[in-house]
Parts: sequence; structure tokens; C-alpha cells
Amino acid sequence: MGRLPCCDKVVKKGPWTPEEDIILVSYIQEHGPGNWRAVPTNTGLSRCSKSCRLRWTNYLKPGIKRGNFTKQEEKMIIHLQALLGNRWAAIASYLPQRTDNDIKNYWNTYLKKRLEKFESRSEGNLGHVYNSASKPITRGQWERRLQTDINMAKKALTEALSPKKILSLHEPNDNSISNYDIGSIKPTSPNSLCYASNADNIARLLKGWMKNHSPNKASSKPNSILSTQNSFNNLAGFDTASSEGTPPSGGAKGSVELCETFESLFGYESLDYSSNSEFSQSLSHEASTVCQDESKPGTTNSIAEMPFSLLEKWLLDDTKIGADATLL
DNA sequence: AACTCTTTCAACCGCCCGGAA
DNA sequence: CTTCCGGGCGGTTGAAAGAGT
Repeated sequence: MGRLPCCDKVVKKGPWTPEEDIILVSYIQEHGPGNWRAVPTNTGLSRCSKSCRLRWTNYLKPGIKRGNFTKQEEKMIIHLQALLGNRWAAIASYLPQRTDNDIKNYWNTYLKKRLEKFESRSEGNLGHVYNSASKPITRGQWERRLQTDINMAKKALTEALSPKKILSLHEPNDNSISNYDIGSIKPTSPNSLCYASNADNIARLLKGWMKNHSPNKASSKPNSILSTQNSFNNLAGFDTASSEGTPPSGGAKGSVELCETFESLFGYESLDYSSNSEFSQSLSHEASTVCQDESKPGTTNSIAEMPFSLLEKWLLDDTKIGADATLL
């Protein structure tokens, strides 16, 4: 049985124009996201509902940060990818300002290649720890690992719930891109000027669009556009610019050698999730979701509250765990 | 300046899942 | 219980821009 197309009418494909963006944003401002099926009909956009949703979630939604991944974000992506595999949505949930698509692109275009280079250089001795790029962790592996490490997770839960730990997790930090030095690595993309938010994105689009459009044309959607102008201001309330923190040095104590090698590759120090408030805030929520989803009924979701230093250690002990898993 | 190769990333495609009917 | 539908996800594509010659 073939699946019906998500939209019955002929839909436009390809890049979104500023006009379309404005219409979509304006509509969502008014009605809120959701009921995507109705969006093309109600807005008159010749786009399929999926396309509208995607455009909103990946580009127009407030608070989205684009380009210029920070050191901290990069570390998180690498670790989470190793932990979760190519589950970009889950990974993105740890980086609230990033979309799964953005992370996926960043991984595929840059991090993966970098890791592959690293692997080939290390000839499988160290590189295999992070080789999930070529061999993503399967769901079964993930579950086995979860069970294998359940005791550690329980212990970690206790630790994580201690007030002292929680306080330390929420300490602000300074993470400027200027500190970002991954050897010869260039910024994510030549044209990925760090868009602070979607408001900026749209503002840029608008700027160019206004140049090329007469007022008459612009006024063909008077209400939408006027209200959108105001909407942008509201949307711009999300000030996401340069708010990331630089991780203080420190990080995991275990697997020092591995970390050092890895760090030398990426030019930064071992991951210290305790310094990342965003991460720590989202960790309990999302990790519990992930773990509830992924773990078998008998397992606990204690990992949800696990301090990431432990997860990291666990991750870095992959060799051992991998060997354990094969025995199961 | 012109051409080719490489890289980036926005967007599409198809599958899957959960909820409603 | 089954079917349908909307939404979400991950893999992939291809246009555009940059880099190299």
C-alpha cells in the first residue's frame, strides 16, 4: 500500500524565499506551531506541510543558533554521538539552541571526517573508542551497555542529586569562540556567520528582500508583514548571541591518555559537562526520556541523572564494555 | 579571469511511530 | 483490532559558494 503524499496539491520545492518565511512566521505567530497540515491551506503557501514544519523547526523557530559551533558544543556532540549513535534529535535535545539538522550536518561535514582522520592515524588503537561514526551503536548495544553499567548509574544518581553537585552544574561559564582553536580547523562554513537567532536570520533575509521589492509588492500581504515586523521584535527577545560558556579545564580523570590524544586532535581539553549549565539543565529531562524509551522495562533510568563525567568515563571505557557486550 | 574541484548546508524523501477514529 | 493520518526522525541530495589551479 503506497503512502499518500502529505499534500494533495502541487507543491513548490527548493529554497524558501523571504516572502514565504514571512508568511509562515506570521502565521505561526498568530496560531502557534502545530497542525502543519493546515498551514499550507491557511497561509496559501505552495509548500507541503512537512516542508513548512521543517522550515520552522530548522530555521525560523526562535532561539535557534546557527553556525560557529563552540568548543563545548562540539565536545558534547562527539560524546553524545558516541553514546547515542546517529540519533540527532536526541543529541539536539542536549543542545537546545541547535537543531538536529544542524548537528547532523556538522557531524557529517566536519566531525566525522575529523574523527576518521584521527582513527586512521591511531591505527585502531585509540581511535576505535570514537569509531561510532563508522559503526554506530545499535539500540541493542545501547541497552546492554545500560544494563552493564546500571550499578554505576545508581551510584551516580546519588551523587548527581547531591545539592553540591547540582550547584556546580549550574555555574555560569565563559565560552567564547575566540578560544576555539581546533588546530587547522576552519570555521564551520564560510558563510555561516553566527546567526544569533531566527529573528536575525529573517532580518537578514528581509534586508535583501526589501532592497528588491517595491513597497507595493510588499504590501500585498499587509497584515502579515506588518505584524511580522512586530513579531520579529518579540521573537528577538531570545537573545542567544554569545551566551555559550567556555569549559574550564579539568574534565574526566579516567582514561587520561585517550583524552589527551583526542584532545590533541581537536585542540581542546577533556569534556567537563559539569560546567555546562545548558547541558545539565536539559540532561535530566531528555536523558530520562531517552532512557525510558530505550531501556528495557527492567532497567532504571538512573542514567538520566548521571553526572556526565561518569558517562564520559563510561564512554571512554568503551573497550572494556565492548568486550563485555560481546560476552553477553 | 575562467574553469574545475570541493565543501557546505538547506531541503527533500521515505520510513516509523503514536494517537485518533 | 485495524486503518488512517499527522508529525518526527535520519539519510541523502543538489545548488551554491569557496578554494585551488
